[in-house]
Amino acid sequence: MTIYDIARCCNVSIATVSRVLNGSSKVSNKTRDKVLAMMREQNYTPNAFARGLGLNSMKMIGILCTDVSDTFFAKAVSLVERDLRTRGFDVLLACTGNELEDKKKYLQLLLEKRVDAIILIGSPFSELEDHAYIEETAKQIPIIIINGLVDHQNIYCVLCDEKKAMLKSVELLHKQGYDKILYLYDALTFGGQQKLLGYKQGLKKYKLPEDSHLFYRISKTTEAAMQKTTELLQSGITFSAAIAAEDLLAVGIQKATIKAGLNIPVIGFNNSILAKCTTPELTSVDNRLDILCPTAVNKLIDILAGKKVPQKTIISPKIIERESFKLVHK
Amino acid sequence: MTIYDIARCCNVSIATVSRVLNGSSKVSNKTRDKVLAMMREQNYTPNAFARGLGLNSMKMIGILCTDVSDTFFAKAVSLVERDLRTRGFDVLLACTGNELEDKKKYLQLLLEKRVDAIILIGSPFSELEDHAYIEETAKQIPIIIINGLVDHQNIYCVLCDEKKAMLKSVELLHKQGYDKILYLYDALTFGGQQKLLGYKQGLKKYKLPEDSHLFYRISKTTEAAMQKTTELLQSGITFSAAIAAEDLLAVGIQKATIKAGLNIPVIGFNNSILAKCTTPELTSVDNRLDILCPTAVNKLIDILAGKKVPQKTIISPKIIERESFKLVHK
DNA sequence: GTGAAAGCGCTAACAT
DNA sequence: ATGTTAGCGCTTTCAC
Repeated sequence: MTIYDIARCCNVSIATVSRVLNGSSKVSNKTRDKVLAMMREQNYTPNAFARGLGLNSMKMIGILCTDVSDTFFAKAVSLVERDLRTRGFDVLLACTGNELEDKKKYLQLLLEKRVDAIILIGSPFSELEDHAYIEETAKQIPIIIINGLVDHQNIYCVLCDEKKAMLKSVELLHKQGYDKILYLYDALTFGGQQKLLGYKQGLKKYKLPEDSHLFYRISKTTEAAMQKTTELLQSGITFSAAIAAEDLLAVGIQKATIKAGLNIPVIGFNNSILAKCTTPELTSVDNRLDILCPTAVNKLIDILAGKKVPQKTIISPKIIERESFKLVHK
Repeated sequence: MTIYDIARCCNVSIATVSRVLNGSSKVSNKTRDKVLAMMREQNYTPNAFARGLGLNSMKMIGILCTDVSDTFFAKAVSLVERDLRTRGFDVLLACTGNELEDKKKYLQLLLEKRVDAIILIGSPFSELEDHAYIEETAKQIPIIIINGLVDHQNIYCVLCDEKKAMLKSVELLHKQGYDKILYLYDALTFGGQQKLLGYKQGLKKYKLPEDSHLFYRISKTTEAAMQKTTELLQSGITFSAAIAAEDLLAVGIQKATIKAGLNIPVIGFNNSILAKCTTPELTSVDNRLDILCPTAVNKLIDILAGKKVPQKTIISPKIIERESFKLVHK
């Protein structure tokens, strides 16, 4: 069933059918109704490929993320997808994992599908070592990075000030009298570096010593965080509070300290559902996906409409205080 | 840059270029090398729309799920996406929410993009009230349902026996001497009904009374589960163990019982990351997404290859016992 | 092994 | 307001 069939059945030309399809005003109501009725009757669906071929767009946006099963990325994908859909775009999703070669390959695959733009989710896509492949892609279509930063023509970034978030976290703890703060993190992506920097700046600001026995890079699992925390406690290293670069890690720290009979405040990151599953519930930094995502989509729509938009937008984080923190101070 | 350009540069016809593109054997090595070199030199990328128009396929699979930010659905999408990609398919993702009208609309949207097939994730897509729209779609392209059941031509289901899972859960508790088992659930989708049925069958099998004060439908949040549990305890309703239709709910039950100073075993469902965030960690039913998803993709590939495959595949669940259960019996 | 040409279903410029 | 026609970039049949 094509516009030719519809046209023939209605005794009109394909141009008229096409006009009806595209809501052109240059069609008489009578004709329009006739065509519309026939389309419905014949259960006609326009061929998106043909349309895409002519317009050089299928109104699809590519989304790249390292792993949708991660709660943070999943939430971002969810928010972005919903928003894009209301704007009439479909979403082509590609999950890359952490290998650079795969990131390159999947970006290329999206490009081959002729998406209108690409949204990169998370700082794994702005590793300092190599984002040349992203810049290369940006020569062809606009790229939006959510929570990552690559300064380049046709690349637009919407991110949360994670450095500030960490500085604020240290501040929060310091003001309550905690001065030996454990910090566990998992990655040194752009965001990971910002967080670590924020932690260190926080220490410096409040004249707390930067003790290398108090910050560690571990793998991104609750188990690793538990193990590291337990190991530290057993080796006699003490701390009065803890911050983690991920809720997942914060959970592990808390589990370990509780098991050791301690009751210390733990601050997580991402304000994910995990933070509300522990007892006591975890205080956590909310990096405002609820704002980042719509902002990114808005920006994208403007870009595609040919408008000029700022290349970088920075959002302030928000610390959500929960039991893990409050209880201690009751 | 099109095959015309490449053809001209190489002094060959577009047919030859096309053959090279498609790996036809009817091209001399010399010509092939020349063309390949030119493609690389010109940084040529085939136009997927034109290709799709001719072949009536862009090698895209539509995935419909109610909500990717749900950990369970996210994991399913993640597994399916990765698997499809290795088979050379791209994934068009649509999240519908729970409204029937939206489910219909988004299914239609995927259809308009001319996907090769559609995978529905989760039992929200096999509600008994209305899956006519799915059957209608199946007239056009094959549909795979992961963890849902619609018995119809061109619809293929891969699911976990959740009824059995619940029966086994009751059994597990009963064998340890627990006979007043609270059951909280959130939805009466196909899966939700199976689980409830399994719970009741379990009770019956072990001659436990089916007490309407012990099973409730609540909304799908940890808070709701906490609140309901607390409310029950306060109103004097007692139970010696609990099962939830979702880890999210199990977490809430456990938080409430711990707060009330109780130590009762709680069994969750989905074996999600949440089950490992609580202290003690939750025993949970694993409904084998790790098996369901690859099975679904395999089946899909076979269907698209014109092979005959069984319409229904059922996988056995697995109960993962953790502290919440073991501790009590130490 | 290679080329010519028809066709895939649509949009849009141009003509009426 | 409606029709004619030329692309869009590829695949594929049929000749050679």
